[in-house]
Amino acid sequence: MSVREVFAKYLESNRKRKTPERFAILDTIYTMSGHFDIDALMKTMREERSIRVSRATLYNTLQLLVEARLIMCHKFGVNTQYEKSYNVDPHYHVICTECEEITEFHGNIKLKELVSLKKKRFTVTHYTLYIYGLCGKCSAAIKRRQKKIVKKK
Amino acid sequence: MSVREVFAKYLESNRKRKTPERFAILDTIYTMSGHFDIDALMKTMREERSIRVSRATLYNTLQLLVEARLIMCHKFGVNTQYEKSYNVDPHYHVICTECEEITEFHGNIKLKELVSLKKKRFTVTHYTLYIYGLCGKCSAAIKRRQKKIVKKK
DNA sequence: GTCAGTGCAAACTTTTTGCAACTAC
DNA sequence: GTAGTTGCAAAAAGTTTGCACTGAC
Repeated sequence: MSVREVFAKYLESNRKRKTPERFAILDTIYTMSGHFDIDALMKTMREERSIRVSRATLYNTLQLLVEARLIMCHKFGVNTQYEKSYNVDPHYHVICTECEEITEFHGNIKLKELVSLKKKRFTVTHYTLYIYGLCGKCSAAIKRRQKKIVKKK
Repeated sequence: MSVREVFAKYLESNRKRKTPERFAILDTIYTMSGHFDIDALMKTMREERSIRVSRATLYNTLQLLVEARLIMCHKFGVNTQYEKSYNVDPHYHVICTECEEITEFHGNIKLKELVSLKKKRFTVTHYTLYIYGLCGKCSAAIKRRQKKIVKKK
């Protein structure tokens, strides 16, 4: 089933309208790779597809897409980021706390079994795993900086 | 080593001042259990300890505490939440997407090994695992609601 | 034809910033 | 004494809301 079909089905079963804006947003998102925020999405729609939608509609539609489980919502740093999630390999996010660079790391850790075992009353739909630390570059930079401080002393 | 000592050490090695406000905030946080946001922290400080600090100072200090790895920062819903993290059992957060209830689920999944194996240039300091789904109550409520809709049709 | 959805702007919420006063060092 | 820190208020950033208009059903 295509994303459009999944979305159409979701909208129907929730008695919501199939507006051109909603499908334009969905289509645009599925041509984008990686994470994006509202501004990036707006820009892509305007520049690459010559479509203009209001911020309010974007927020509204993004929420629907999250509920339809077609996109994921992340709050890494300042502004909310989204990414497509239908037919996408499960992956984690590795985040450097120094430069804030986010890299994806593919692999499924079979959490469903783990959690359903211990918390039976809960139905797991999805999960996010954020791994924080220092990337190679920042780690090296910090070491250099600390050496300098020691010398200064 | 006590949290105060850890914080003092962090402040010293980063050439920051040990102000009474900073330690008052730290102390308050470590008497609180579970998650809290800025407002809850401010309220607790004022009501239970009769200490008043400005929002700006709170934001500033919370950032320091995150950097010192004494607290964790979460962005579950609307506003940012924090929780103490020093000498606290590793745990995940199980979040119901319907009622937004957050429950903790203890256990360590030994991610460090997993990640360091595949991404050698990255030094893992910590991670967060959010498991989303439906809690027992909401799951049952949704089932009841769907039955009604079918009948209506 | 009706009412959900859209666009726009204003409102609201949360966080950051600028600046004078203060105080840890 | 100096420079980092605080408090306050204003500003900024991100998101939500109200309302008139539009269009999907």
